Amino acid sequence: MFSNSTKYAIKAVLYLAVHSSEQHKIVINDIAEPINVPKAYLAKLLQELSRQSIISSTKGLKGGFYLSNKDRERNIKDIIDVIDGEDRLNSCLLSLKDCDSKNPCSLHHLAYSQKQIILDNFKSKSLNDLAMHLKSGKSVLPL
Amino acid sequence: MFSNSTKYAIKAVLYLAVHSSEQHKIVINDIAEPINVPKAYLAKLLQELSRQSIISSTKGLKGGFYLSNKDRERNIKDIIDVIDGEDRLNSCLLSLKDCDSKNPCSLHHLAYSQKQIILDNFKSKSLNDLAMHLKSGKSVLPL
DNA sequence: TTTAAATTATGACAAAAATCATATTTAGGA
DNA sequence: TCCTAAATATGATTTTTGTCATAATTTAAA
Repeated sequence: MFSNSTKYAIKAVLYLAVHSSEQHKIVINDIAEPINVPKAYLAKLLQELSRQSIISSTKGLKGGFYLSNKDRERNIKDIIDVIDGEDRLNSCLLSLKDCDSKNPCSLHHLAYSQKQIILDNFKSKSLNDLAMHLKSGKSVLPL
Repeated sequence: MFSNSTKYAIKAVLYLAVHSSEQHKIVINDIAEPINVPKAYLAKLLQELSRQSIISSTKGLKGGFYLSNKDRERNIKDIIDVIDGEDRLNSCLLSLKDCDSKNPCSLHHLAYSQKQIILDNFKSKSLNDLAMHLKSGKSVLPL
């Protein structure tokens, strides 16, 4: 479904959503280790997310990555779009150029409407919502 | 969602489901061209499907690939499992080792039940069903 | 039994995704 | 102002996926 890169990115951003703040920035090492992702590679991904203003960062002493209050209003789909690109989730299962309900491929009616629901769900919860859910113990973020 | 390999394989098998029979085997060239997939690569994929007895083939003069009546009772998930492996579809969205409804990751409740429905749909329709649907013009198999 | 037409097996090659390494830039604190 | 700790930029390397080429094997028909 997602590339490894996107999985890594989502885990890292959720980690930041729970543990970071403007006042408490987190260094790449301290993100990579708990979520079990190669540090140098994660650094690249977070740099890209930062450039696309999905997350925030500051260089230098006392610097690190964090989510601003604005960042916390983003959702999972924003992360996916930046790392995997919008096409990956939006395209037809068989990558047919013009597959739609008027002209459906053989798999269209087996998956389309469920896929739309999933997409809507990805858009409907903010990172803040997900962080609160995690903090309340209703979901987990381990290996 | 799927690898290119799986997309190619599904398109090819659907093509065989519509156009081939025990009496009418189809040569690799005549499958690859209409579905627009690199011929040599498709050959490898079909060989694998043949080895796993998802499709049938005979060598030599008058040979080619085809679906037996038995083959036609297979479903889309059988193809996916052979080419992409079962894990790709079954694993947690974030690839967490033990994510389930008791111990859900942050995305679990956003996608799990819809994903199950899609999986069930992939299993519930036989290749024959899909071929009939295609033949009736209710779905299409172009580029 | 020979020949031609097909799959099958094998491996080389290319492109993309993932990983690792390092030099540069930036910001805070002494 | 200078030093140190951090992100950033860049690119090299490795692994995986996708692609191409070809020799070996098998089968049907002449």
